[in-house]
Amino acid sequence: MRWEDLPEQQCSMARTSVVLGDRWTLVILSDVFLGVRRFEDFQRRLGISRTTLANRLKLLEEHGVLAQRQYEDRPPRFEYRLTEKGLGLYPAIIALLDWGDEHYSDAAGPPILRRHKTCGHDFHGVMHCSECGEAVNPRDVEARKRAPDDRFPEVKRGPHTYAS
Amino acid sequence: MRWEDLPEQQCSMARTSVVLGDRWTLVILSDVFLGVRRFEDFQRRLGISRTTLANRLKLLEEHGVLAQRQYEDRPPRFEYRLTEKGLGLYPAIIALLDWGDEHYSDAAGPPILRRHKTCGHDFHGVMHCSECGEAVNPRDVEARKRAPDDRFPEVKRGPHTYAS
DNA sequence: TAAGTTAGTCCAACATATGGACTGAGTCGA
DNA sequence: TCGACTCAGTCCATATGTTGGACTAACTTA
Repeated sequence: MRWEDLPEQQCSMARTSVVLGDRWTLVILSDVFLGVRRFEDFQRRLGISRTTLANRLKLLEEHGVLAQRQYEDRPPRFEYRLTEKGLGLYPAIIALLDWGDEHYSDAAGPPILRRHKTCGHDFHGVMHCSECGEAVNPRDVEARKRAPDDRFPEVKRGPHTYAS
Repeated sequence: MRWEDLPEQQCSMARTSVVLGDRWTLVILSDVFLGVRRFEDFQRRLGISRTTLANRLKLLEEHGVLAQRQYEDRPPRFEYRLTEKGLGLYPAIIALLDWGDEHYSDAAGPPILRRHKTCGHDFHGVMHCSECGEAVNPRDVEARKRAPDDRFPEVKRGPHTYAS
């Protein structure tokens, strides 16, 4: 299967990966959530090639994750801002940053700290169930297809557990 | 900057992207969380090229996200299982799947439903603060550098808000 | 004995990412 | 009004990554 055919798949992750699944997009987005909005700032901070940056920003705009907005008349200048759809990625960004903090920080700790203004503390994200409000453990989740179709051929395997 | 230099960056997302930031890895991982473990099953379900699949699985193993484990003696056969580090990606996977479900489902709804066995309901993830337990809104989060360094040049911008 | 299963590797063709130079509209200071 | 600077890109030849298809190799099953 070619990459271009992925969005036709039923799987939500396949569709999500079309937007986020490349080497730079997640890094760009985490910068956006830090408040970076301008082409030159992304380029300077990340060291990404200008061509690739332009392509990524265009893709994110086409997918409605970012929107361009004029911040200056003369000369006309535009910045990239998160849409509501883009804001919806915050839990994913937090989860990925927390994971990176946990597994790839040096001895001094994570390079960037996030403070929850509501309670005043530095925090990390904890994923909770929308229905009962409890923290979710992967072993307590059971996935099933909405309706039978032939997109997900059955898989041979034993009892379903997540890790050894 | 070349892709190979990213892990030397301080940013946790840069380091995370080295492992997850390509076209297939997130899709492979979401399959792993559905219980898929074998080379042939990944290949059949995803239609990914065998070369790329072998490369991705090797990378995930090198980074300690998956571990190979023998499930058959003769002929010797191995399957890929999540490590504890890999299990730690579950919140991110849930968040990305929920986002895909919300924005890319067809009229009939998301293709795969997840049930929280603890409470018995289909659910989506809600990101909560580890300190106060409240749900986290991106606008309530303030990021700051741990210590001053020159890796994150200052950025010109106005008051910090996340969206228009 | 022939066909099937599983987990790969190898290869040439194609697609994407790279840095560096360049464009173009405008500002700023002397 | 001149030269230097800012910002947001585009263009291009080279380098790297992805693709499908054929192939290997060890075993099992009919």
